[in-house]
Amino acid sequence: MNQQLRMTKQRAAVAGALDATDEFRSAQQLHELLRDRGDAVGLATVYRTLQALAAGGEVDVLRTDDGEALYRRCARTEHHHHLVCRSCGHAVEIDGPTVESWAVRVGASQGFSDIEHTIELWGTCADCRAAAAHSG
Amino acid sequence: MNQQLRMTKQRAAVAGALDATDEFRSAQQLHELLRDRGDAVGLATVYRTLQALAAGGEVDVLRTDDGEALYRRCARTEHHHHLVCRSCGHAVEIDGPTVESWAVRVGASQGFSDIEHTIELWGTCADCRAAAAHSG
DNA sequence: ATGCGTGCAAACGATTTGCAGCCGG
DNA sequence: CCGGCTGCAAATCGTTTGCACGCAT
Repeated sequence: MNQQLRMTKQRAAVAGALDATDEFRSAQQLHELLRDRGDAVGLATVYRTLQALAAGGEVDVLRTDDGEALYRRCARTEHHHHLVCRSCGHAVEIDGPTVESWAVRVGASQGFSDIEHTIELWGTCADCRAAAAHSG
Repeated sequence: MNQQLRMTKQRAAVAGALDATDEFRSAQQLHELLRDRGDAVGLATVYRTLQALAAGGEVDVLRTDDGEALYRRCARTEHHHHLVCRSCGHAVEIDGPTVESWAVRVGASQGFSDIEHTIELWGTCADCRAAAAHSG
């Protein structure tokens, strides 16, 4: 009752680009990626498609420190968090049952309800660390 | 060696507005607040001041889901997180030693280094819950 | 055929920046 | 007096939206 989306080649292209990597990418990056690849898609369409996918829980979204949105197709749909490489976007899905309960507990103890949490880990992945070592 | 900031009345106004509340506020909100209060300050100056304060660790910054930056003067300078009311911005400073170590551990186990984490809890504070109950 | 989907360009909202004048030290 | 600070408006930047046309169903 929701998947009334038409399968157009641009949607397929965006989905394909997302499926092809496990790294978080911005709408603009995906747009360029598709252009370079030959599957040019309008930037607006990329945004609209990502928006739809995100709404349907098909992709995960997170914000950079400077407010840019990054998207990634995740293996699982259930609640989880990410460990993201701040230089290449490479991400690993993680979950922390301990943290989950901690969040709820802390919230309740302060009289808050409807607790939700934003938990993302940022770091430098092994590959980028190695690359940095070589160049620097 | 860093506090080379001149004490102007606009800086005092912004700092004052921040000191007056324990709620996270956007630059625009602070700007309006000051205008209404009579201490009109240019929006650009508000941004510049907040930027300076944030850089100096004087205020904490966090981003809304839609990318807007919120500022708040916190009691402590050390690393900590927040439990923020999503409707009024009221915030409580929290820390979770367990979470801290968990973050580092998870990061390391995946080969990542320089681990940093973003952890914010969102909820509805008691006051807003009561207010909502009355109106709804 | 029908209307959802697309591209393009204009519109937007948050934040930044260039510049001429102001004022704190 | 002097250089940092301010205000204003123009400029950025990421993202959204209006509109006329195209294509999937």
